[in-house]
Amino acid sequence: MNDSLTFLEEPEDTREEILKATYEAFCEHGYSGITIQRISDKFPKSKSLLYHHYDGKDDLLLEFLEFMLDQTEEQLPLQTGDGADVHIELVVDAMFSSGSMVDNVNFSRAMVELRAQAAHDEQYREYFSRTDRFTSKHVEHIIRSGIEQGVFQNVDPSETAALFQVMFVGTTTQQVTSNESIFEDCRAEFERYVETCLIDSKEE
Amino acid sequence: MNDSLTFLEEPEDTREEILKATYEAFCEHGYSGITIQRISDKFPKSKSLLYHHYDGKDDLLLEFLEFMLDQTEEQLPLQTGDGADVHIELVVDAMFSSGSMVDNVNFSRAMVELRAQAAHDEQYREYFSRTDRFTSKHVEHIIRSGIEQGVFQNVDPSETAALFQVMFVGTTTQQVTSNESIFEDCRAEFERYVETCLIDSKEE
DNA sequence: AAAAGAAGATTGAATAGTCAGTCAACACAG
DNA sequence: CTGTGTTGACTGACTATTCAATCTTCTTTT
Repeated sequence: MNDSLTFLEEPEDTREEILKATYEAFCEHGYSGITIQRISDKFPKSKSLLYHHYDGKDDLLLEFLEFMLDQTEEQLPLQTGDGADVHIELVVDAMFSSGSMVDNVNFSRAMVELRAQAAHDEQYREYFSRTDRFTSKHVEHIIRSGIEQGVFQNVDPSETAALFQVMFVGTTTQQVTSNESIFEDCRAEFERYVETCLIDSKEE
Repeated sequence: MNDSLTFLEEPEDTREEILKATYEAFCEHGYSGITIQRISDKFPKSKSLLYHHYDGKDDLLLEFLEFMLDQTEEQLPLQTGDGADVHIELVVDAMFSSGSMVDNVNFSRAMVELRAQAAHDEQYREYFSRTDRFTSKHVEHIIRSGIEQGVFQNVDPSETAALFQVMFVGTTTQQVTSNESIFEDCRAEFERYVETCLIDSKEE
């Protein structure tokens, strides 16, 4: 199992080293098993040093969350030279490629556990709200483009983006919290939805 | 805020009293804030009594999970006298009525937090797998009926059920972990999907 | 029907362990 | 010699769990 986030292969300063260690501890123990001790086990320097670079556990975890959400946003497929229909297919790919967005399932696990905290932590909820809005708007924009380009039907971009957003969360969560591999079936049906309800099969 | 599960309004024995207290502690503190102390704060008898009725914290939480999953399964809309198209609409209702399935959002919060544990706990994952399979098969059966009745298109029941399952997880999670109220938009689009991709608009 | 007893329910106090966070001291670069 | 990064030992609060002792309820014996 590869616990390393490619982006953190070579952390540049101590703060990044600490974030990397936090990620590794997350992968191994999960949110409920995270302790300062275990984070410091994953990084070569001393435990007390964490308190020199961060105000405390809460501060560190919040910065870690911020970092993870940044990664999430960066993994969204950027505009290609091609049309919106190609672009949206990339998004669907990202949604179903090994969980969601990132090549290893560890990232998804961490995100699911972090997101669950948002149920009782207002600050976490605000962070996730921000990223959710970002991805929604991103998809919304693709759809708007597609309609203008004439490759999509005249759907409500906001509503369609909302469905995409929920599917993102749903697939990620489902994949790491259940052994049933509904995944391929779900993908097939979602592709059918995109073909039928979104793509404009023009017969000029 | 109403922390009580209707089913536990009047717990019959001490074990149920403890489960009720666990639910209340869950609502107030969330999974990561659950302690034996806080559970016992929510119930009138002594803390040590917990250990008389359960082997320990893990045992208690596992039984609590089992109880919550039972509730989840019981909230699935049963077959009505009407056709599958009416039946599936009830399922969609359940999916979008105040989170999912149960009338208060507390239940959803608890479920989301419990489910997140499944990312690192094999036993939790097995429990959720079982319930996920149950709901999937339930939806699959409705769809199969609908096809036979001629009210649904000739879709793949397994694939469609898979999408429903992921939507269930997605809506529940999204609602309690984000302030963005994507909810109504998502519902509108999902209804559109059902109308377009599932219902057979017969024009005999 | 009264005394004795068994079984389970309940309690308060005690124990052992873990956790986040602190602090005084050390290293060493400028 | 001053400031920044670093360390290991320490602490106090909190945690799960145990245990001996009591209380309650029902059963059995006389």
